Amino acid sequence: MNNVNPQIDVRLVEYQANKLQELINEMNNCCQERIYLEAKMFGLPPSELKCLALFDGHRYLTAMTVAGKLEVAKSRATVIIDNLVRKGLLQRAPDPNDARVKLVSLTPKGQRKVREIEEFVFHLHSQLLGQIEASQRPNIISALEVLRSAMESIKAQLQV
Amino acid sequence: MNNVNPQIDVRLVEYQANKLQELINEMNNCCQERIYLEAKMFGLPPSELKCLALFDGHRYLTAMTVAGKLEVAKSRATVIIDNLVRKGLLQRAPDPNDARVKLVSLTPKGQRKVREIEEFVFHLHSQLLGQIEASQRPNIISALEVLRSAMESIKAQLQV
DNA sequence: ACAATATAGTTCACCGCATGAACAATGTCA
DNA sequence: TGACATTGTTCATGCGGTGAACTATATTGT
Repeated sequence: MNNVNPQIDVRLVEYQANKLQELINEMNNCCQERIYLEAKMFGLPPSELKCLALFDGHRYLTAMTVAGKLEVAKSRATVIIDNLVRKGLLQRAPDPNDARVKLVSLTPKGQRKVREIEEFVFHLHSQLLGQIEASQRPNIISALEVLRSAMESIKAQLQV
Repeated sequence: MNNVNPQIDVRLVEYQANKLQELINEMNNCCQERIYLEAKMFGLPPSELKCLALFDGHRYLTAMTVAGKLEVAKSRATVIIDNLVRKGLLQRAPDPNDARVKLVSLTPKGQRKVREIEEFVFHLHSQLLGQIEASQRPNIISALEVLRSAMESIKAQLQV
């Protein structure tokens, strides 16, 4: 009669699973909203913003690399790059080592834009931190790290 | 000379903001992947899955309500409902109180599908919890709650 | 009571995002 | 050297989504 009541355990896990789902969904919704806010602020659709961000730390990228990192078809990468070239943010140059390849890079205007976007995003996350007690921040971050790891584990299992 | 070094503070916030951004992005990516996995598993696009979920706890919904909750145009709601009606998961009936209105509800097949989807999602989140030490779970959940609240605050400020 | 206005749902034309196939130019391999 | 692979582009197509126009119906104001 000294057994811990397993019914309470099941109920607790049930509550926690539902709570977790709710919280993850809500945070995901916030992220989606942020993405659209950025698109509006910078006058660029999400795909183009995402593309620009790829050049951070890279002098050149190829269309193939862009397609791979954005997880889109080659032809889609062409369209996105075309649009950004038209807007003066990216430029194309031939690759001296392989005549099939085009090297894509940020224009000076594109570099300024990327910096602007990064500063906005950084500022946003700083503000987010500002809403949290300084003493709590390490805990929040490590909690997210645990959750991120847990997600990666489940993801790996689901792909068997 | 006993001042706390403010440079360390700035560096810390910078590190934490960047870390936070990275973690949130990664979790968001995981969520997007989960959405596509579900679409594949249940053979329904995300919009239709999301529409089905709206009926949880509701005997009827109108197309207007569906459009509002999904945050899409009326015409888009019509298309989504049409597709689900065609698949035998939703049905339409006239509203006895207002001849303009169609009452949309789950078919028995739709109910089973919704239950199936909910069970899968619940199972997924339970597994996620299973990757976390039981003693840590309340902490993870409250950390997410703090973060969720912080996000809502920033969101409210950005909409002024 | 009736005309003006609002509402619900549908239809339709259109746009943006994304795919895959086909292609030409170029590179690699047998 | 020919067969095969790769890169980037073009093009046709499909899906998700919008807004306008429309019909039927409800509501409001005179």
